[in-house]
Amino acid sequence: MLKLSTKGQYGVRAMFEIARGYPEHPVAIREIAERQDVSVAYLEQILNTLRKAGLITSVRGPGGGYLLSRSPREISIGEILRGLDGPVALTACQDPLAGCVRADGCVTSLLWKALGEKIEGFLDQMTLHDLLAGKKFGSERAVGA
Amino acid sequence: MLKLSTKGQYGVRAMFEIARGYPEHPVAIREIAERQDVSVAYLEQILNTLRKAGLITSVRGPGGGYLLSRSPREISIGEILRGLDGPVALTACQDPLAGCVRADGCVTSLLWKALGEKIEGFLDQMTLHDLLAGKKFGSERAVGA
DNA sequence: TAATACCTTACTAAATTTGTCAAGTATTTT
DNA sequence: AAAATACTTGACAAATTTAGTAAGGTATTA
Repeated sequence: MLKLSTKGQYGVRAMFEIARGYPEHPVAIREIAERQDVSVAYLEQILNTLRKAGLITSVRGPGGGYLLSRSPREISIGEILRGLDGPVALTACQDPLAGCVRADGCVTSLLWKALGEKIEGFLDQMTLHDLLAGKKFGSERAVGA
Repeated sequence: MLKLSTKGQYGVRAMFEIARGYPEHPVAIREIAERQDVSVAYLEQILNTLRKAGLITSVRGPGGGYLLSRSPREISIGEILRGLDGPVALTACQDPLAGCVRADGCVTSLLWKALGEKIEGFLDQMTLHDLLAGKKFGSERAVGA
């Protein structure tokens, strides 16, 4: 239940590698591929998306690679995942695109909305800096509502 | 990102309808299907799973239907979803079944673990009673870590 | 000018989801 | 008894999504 796509997972790990070169040293795609054990072809697709989302910039030619657009403290995990997989949308009703068709289905609507916001809130507070610092993420049980 | 299966969604809504008949009145599958606009055939599959999970019991014959095994306060949304879609498993590494193969992939391991626990904590605290009562679920942003 | 490295689009195989279908079995009312 | 109601089970299949691969192109620098 509630699986995270490999694309999203690889994306975060790739950003972690790029963050290690911040602020000056471009990280080559091949280096990321080797360190994180992901194919170059798949990474190209992922990094291209992240570049279009404005999270990284690229440097071409020999010695080139990818650079973070902003400091690691200013890039959240939520941004990375949203850039690759779109916003958290637990149900069709919560999807920003489609509107909720069912009126009485809304017994659960508020529940899913609350959960979605909880998740996004968590992801938006976690940054690449936290990952680099090896932060111990609190795993205390959330106090619901 | 992070979609909830329709099976899980329908399951919660079906349980909501069954909860309305608690503790005495069995709710027929056809009634649930009409009220929640889900096919009888698909509901049969879902309710059968929930019955095997011990959340509901069935009464056969005319006037029969489904009954909650426990009171609405004692059945959490988390139990329902786990019964239908298995536990929250954001990544393969978090899956109780497979072990984590990658050692250095664990830069993100703790992050996903913390998020998964946050989600489960939320779902386990929400009960059918909360749904019946039309509880206003707190949608305050979570304070990370 | 050759090597390095990013850029883009198209395609496809595998897995998962979302159901349908058909043929039961059990229970109660008439 | 028998007919109606309603749950039970397992097989199957269409549709969608995921998870990649492949191939060719463009930009930059030593």
